[in-house]
Amino acid sequence: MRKISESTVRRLCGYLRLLEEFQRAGKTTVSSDELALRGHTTPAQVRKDLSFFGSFGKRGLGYDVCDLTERLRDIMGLDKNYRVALIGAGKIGSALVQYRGFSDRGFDIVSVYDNDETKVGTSWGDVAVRHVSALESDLAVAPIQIAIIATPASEAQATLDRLVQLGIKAVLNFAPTQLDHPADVTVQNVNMAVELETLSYALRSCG
Amino acid sequence: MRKISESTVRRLCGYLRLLEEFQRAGKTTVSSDELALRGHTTPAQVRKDLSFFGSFGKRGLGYDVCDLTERLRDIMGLDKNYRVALIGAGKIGSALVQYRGFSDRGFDIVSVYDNDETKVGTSWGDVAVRHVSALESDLAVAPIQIAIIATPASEAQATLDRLVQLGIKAVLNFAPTQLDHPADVTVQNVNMAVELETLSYALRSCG
DNA sequence: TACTATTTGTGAATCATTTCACAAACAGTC
DNA sequence: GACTGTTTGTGAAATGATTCACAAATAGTA
Ligand SMILES: NC(=O)c1ccc[n+]([C@@H]2O[C@H](COP(=O)([O-])OP(=O)(O)OC[C@H]3O[C@@H](n4cnc5c(N)ncnc54)[C@H](O)[C@@H]3O)[C@@H](O)[C@H]2O)c1
Ligand SMILES: NC(=O)c1ccc[n+]([C@@H]2O[C@H](COP(=O)([O-])OP(=O)(O)OC[C@H]3O[C@@H](n4cnc5c(N)ncnc54)[C@H](O)[C@@H]3O)[C@@H](O)[C@H]2O)c1
Repeated sequence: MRKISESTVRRLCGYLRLLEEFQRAGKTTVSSDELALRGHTTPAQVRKDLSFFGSFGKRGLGYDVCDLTERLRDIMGLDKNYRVALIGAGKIGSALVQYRGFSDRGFDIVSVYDNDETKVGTSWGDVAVRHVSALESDLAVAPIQIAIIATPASEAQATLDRLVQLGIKAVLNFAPTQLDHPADVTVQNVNMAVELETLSYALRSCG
Repeated sequence: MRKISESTVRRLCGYLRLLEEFQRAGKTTVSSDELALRGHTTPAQVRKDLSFFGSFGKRGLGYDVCDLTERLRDIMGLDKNYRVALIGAGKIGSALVQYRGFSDRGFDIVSVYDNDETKVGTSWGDVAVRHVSALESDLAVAPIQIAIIATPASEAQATLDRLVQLGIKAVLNFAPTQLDHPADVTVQNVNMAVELETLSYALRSCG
């Protein structure tokens, strides 16, 4: 299939969120116009984004909310649950494991790793922190699909290398550093410093 | 000045980070090739990005590390410090206030607000949590330039509206929802759910 | 000074994404 | 069933971003 741009994929997430909202509100159909308005984009963009995957609407009517929700979930691979491991039981890791929003969407943090002996064994929500040296043997028994790197930046590359070695293909990285990795591994960065600096750039003109 | 694309601005942040690394490593000059290699881009892209703002290099030699660092800081508006307010003293807010990475870069979280009476008055690092109703009067006395929204999604739009009313022009939003705002206000979203869903999409093919 | 080896800065060319515009499809109504 | 008012799906056009390719600039060397 044709390569889909990252911006399209990100917009699809947005449509899905809106559809869930519409569903909760009891709406049964929705038009590209409505999705565009609420999603900060244009009707043509909405239709083009969807058209890469098929034609899900009815001309003159719009899209069936439930049907399109299902289709999008399917397209995005959100019809299944993912087992996620968190590496780095620090401040940000703590917020992440306690957050219900991820498991609500099918991303279950099933294990937490750290290299600090004083943290190993302590209970974090449902799971006990394990020593990062157990990573290899643990994953052999109970595989995961996604890893979250929440270690200090200095440890991030080595951590990623280990994860790659273990065959992990999807990583969410919180360390503020650009990591090297093979092309078949997807690394998504959450870089809050960049977001703040983008704000700084935007404020230039405001005095 | 010509409109600079967001991707260019984000890459500039990356160059800046690399330059600081090079500086720590004692390097005095750097070429677009080196920046490209470490920054996961191309030499032509690096030069084009910089060329929007001027010509900072020396042909045959490359860029002076210190000079280019300074220029980029200036371009990005990072030569000054920013006063930042955090709205929502929850799990993610806790990680953010404790994080030194922001103040290191000139973003100082100078106040924390919540609407939960049991949290108001408790000490969070240097600052005491204040009731969100004090926002207006506080900012009249000690203005801030950037606000971080870390409230539940249901409260995010109303919170943003208040901030806009107060004249805030730059907001970092952690709530997983698309917020409406005037064109002269910049809102950067940190949406981890979208990043995870992008990973899910990438994993489609991997079985 | 002349020659070499680099590396920048930038128009032009290519590639990607967004927007436009309209025929085709459909529900509702008379 | 014909007519009306919508709204989709999609090529074509426009816009935007990246890559190419090369002249111009510079340091070093002899
Ligand atoms: N806290 C924030 O708000 C915030 C914001 C933006 C970015 N970040 C980034 O997120 C990362 C984590 O930040 P934090 O504030 O949670 O830091 P932290 O110091 O609180 O936590 C890091 C944890 O990683 C553990 N660790 C160190 N090396 C390890 C290794 N090799 N394997 C496994 N665990 C290891 C440490 O023991 C510690 O528990 C950092 O890269 C930081 O720059 C944090
Ligand atoms: N925790 C995470 O890892 C995480 C990850 C991704 C996104 N988020 C998002 O970040 C936001 C905060 O998440 P959290 O986990 O910290 O939640 P939380 O419930 O721990 O914290 C939210 C805080 O906001 C306060 N609050 C509620 N209404 C308020 C208002 N009107 N004004 C000021 N404060 C108000 C609450 O009292 C609470 O202290 C949410 O929108 C969440 O979806 C969190």
